[in-house]
Amino acid sequence: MAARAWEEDLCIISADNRSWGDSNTVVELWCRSKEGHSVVVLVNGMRPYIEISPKDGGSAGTEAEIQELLHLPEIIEIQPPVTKWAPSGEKPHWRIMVRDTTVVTRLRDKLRTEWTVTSADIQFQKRLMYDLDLGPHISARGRILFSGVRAPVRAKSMDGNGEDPKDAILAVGGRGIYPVDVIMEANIEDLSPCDPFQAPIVKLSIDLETSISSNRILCAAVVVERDGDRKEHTFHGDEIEDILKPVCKLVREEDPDVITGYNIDNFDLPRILERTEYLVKSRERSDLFGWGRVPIDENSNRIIPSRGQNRTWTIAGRVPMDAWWQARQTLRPERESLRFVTALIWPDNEEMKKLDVDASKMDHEWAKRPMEVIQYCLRDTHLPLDILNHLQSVQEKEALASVAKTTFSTAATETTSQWIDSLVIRLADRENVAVPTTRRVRRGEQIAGGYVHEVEPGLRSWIAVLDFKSMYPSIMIANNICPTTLVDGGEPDDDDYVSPSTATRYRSTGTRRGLVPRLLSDLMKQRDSYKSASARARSIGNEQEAFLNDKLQYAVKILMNSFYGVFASSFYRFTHKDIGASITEWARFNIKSIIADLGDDGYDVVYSDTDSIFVKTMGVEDSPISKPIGSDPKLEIWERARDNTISFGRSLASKYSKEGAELEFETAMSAFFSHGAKKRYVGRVVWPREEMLIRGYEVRRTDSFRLLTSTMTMLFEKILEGNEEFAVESTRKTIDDVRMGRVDVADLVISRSCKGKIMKDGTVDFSVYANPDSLPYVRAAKQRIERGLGFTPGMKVGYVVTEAKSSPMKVSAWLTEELGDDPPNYDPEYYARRLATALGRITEAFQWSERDLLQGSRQQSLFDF
DNA sequence: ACCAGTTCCTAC
DNA sequence: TAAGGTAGGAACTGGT
Repeated sequence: MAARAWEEDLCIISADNRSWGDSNTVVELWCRSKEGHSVVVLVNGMRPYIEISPKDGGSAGTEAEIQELLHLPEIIEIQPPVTKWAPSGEKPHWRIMVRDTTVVTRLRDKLRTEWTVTSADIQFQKRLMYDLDLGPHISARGRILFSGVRAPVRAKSMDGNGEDPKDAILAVGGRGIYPVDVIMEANIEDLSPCDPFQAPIVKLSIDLETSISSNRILCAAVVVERDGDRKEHTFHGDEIEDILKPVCKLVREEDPDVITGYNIDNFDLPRILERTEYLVKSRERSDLFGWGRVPIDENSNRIIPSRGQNRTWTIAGRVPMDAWWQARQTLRPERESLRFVTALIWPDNEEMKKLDVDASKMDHEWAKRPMEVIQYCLRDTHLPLDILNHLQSVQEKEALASVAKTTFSTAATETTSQWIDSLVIRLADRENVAVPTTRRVRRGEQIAGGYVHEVEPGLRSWIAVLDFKSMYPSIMIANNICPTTLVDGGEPDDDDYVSPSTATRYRSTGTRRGLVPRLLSDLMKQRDSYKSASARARSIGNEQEAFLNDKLQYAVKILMNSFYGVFASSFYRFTHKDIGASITEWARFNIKSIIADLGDDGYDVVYSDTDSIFVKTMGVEDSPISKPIGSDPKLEIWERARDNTISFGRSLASKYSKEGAELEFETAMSAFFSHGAKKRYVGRVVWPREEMLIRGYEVRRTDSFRLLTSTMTMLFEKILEGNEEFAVESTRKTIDDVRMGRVDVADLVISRSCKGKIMKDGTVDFSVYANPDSLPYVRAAKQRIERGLGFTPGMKVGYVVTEAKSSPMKVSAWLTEELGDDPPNYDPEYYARRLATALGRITEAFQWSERDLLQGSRQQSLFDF
């Protein structure tokens, strides 16, 4: 056969495995090459396996028992035992080579009765990446079996020696002609990791307009973004022939890696599936919704996207990235309509916000002016791409994939425990540590968390804020915390690390270096090196390199911070209940001892939460907290106070930092205010930059309303300037305005997330709630549904309180943005009271009570605190 | 007026 | 099934 070897750098978008022939399993890697074409690599050469070891009350692991197992039809071969560490001690582990992946689950359950079964629940495509130590970015060498439309010329020219490509593909376990540019075959030796790069990932965005009366798809728009260029497509007419079929053909031809849209997970994709199932018989469905990156003549259901119980859809070889979900996660908008999010990101762009079609009367609009509807649909197809680009979602997921060494798909759609698995399992394998299966235990007692210090109400001046650098990871490294070092019932050793109160023990680093501490300290070093690479690249003007390294360092940070949570969870494969509990125990011990020491030295610890301490600087009480302007001689006093606070902060940081518990000076504040509730404070930061820092208060909450947020922000600004009188006066005036009906209702919209389950018939079941109808946002959600607007479980629902006297209160869903409805009449007393309550908590510190704010008069003088 | 129970959202 | 954690504030309902 003619050599058609080819080598290229690829980014693995998604991976799967497939059993073929008598007892083979091929891994399919769907990739985007550095050069821009899409590639499927079919990898053979590995066999699925699980491992077994002797079990108390079960098999002892005799030669006879092992020989006996070879009679099982699922087992092809048993490798000689390897001694591996397990919680119950070092034991021989036999690797059982399995016929193919389809029999693993049954075999595992069969063997479990007599053996301890390990490494037995790892998807085969993940196993390939672990065993070959691959991340998403790989160099692949292989034989080209097929090259299609967008394939590079050199590959094309190497093609065509007369061999039928389809036969060649089937002969190595492939499904047929995949709808990609290049299909190649590789063996495991042909794959190797390469340096991270940014792949030219292709995105496709889709939006449908549908009939409210019949569920029919009226029109669709698709926009494909490749190398920053966009191609637009619109569809209308016969649902099958003019919309679904051509859209499906387009998806296969354009061959995107990422499928996006606004709320596609909950609207467009389910609707396409529903219409496809309604319109045609099952054998014809792949022509309508065969979006999977597998051959169209494929007999399996993988070609049709599906969604099990998951949030996201499975589209073979591609990655769904809903712009709604990305925006929600990163921006935390108060409301989640496309209109609202667009206005949030591009406040000045009127063109993007234009509401020219009434979506609640879609049938009417479609009948009257279909061309406008199509244009509206097309614009809403561009926006998700704009949003993803703005949020840099794709680049961040690719960076996360790179540091966690997973596929792009795992980084984008799977969960923290999968990312941690990817790092921990490959190290465990290298170190001969047995990998247990995911635990199926019920959650036990909750572990204790961080320590939160009481905060006195009032305004304090000149505060140094310190916090522990990567607190939980540092504690895990310093105390060698790992399931492999935990002394669970074993003999104590003088070198053990012992947790402060429950005396949980971990072996010393010298005795046994834990896997987790090693991974974490490697990640810390890796982050530092990405950070310096980013700075270096920026200094020589290489923005692209700087951007990539910045994304990578940020991904490392996310990954490091995920370790504690995963190891403290009840179900993770490597979890032991003492691990999470002892980490927080050390954390509480460290912070409390510093607070105690500071107290002994006469310092005033104003506040502390988990890993932070707020300490009052002594000797600068008389300095102004508001920065004097211009040539004011007091400016010098202010600057001296600031500098004193900075040097005080630095001295505390160095005094209390120790190995494995590094305390950093974070910020200097000229003023700190709290009304006396934990997790709620405001600071006037003067170093390293000047800004107001608000935590916890309604200002930060997405279920507040705009008027409360803006009034409270003003109140804080004035208080921190020392101008309480003005603050209270204008607060009082705002409350008065609300009472008199003088405010814009849009500023009174309250918005909360609402759960629910979409039923088969399309109705929404709210019975997750104990008493759904007593919840205002459930009633608002029902109003939305009534008006024909979409409802997505978990979405934020906006409403205005129209009458609070009755219980439960009466509310009106906020439909002005989406439908252009007239705003409802609000209940002035309710809003006046809510403002007074929230703002009164704050002004109370200055002797202005809630009642004073409502009544607009006050008994005492302002400056008697 | 106060309480318990439910729910959401935030700080770490 | 699929699955990072705890601490904490506040609003509201539906009772007494």
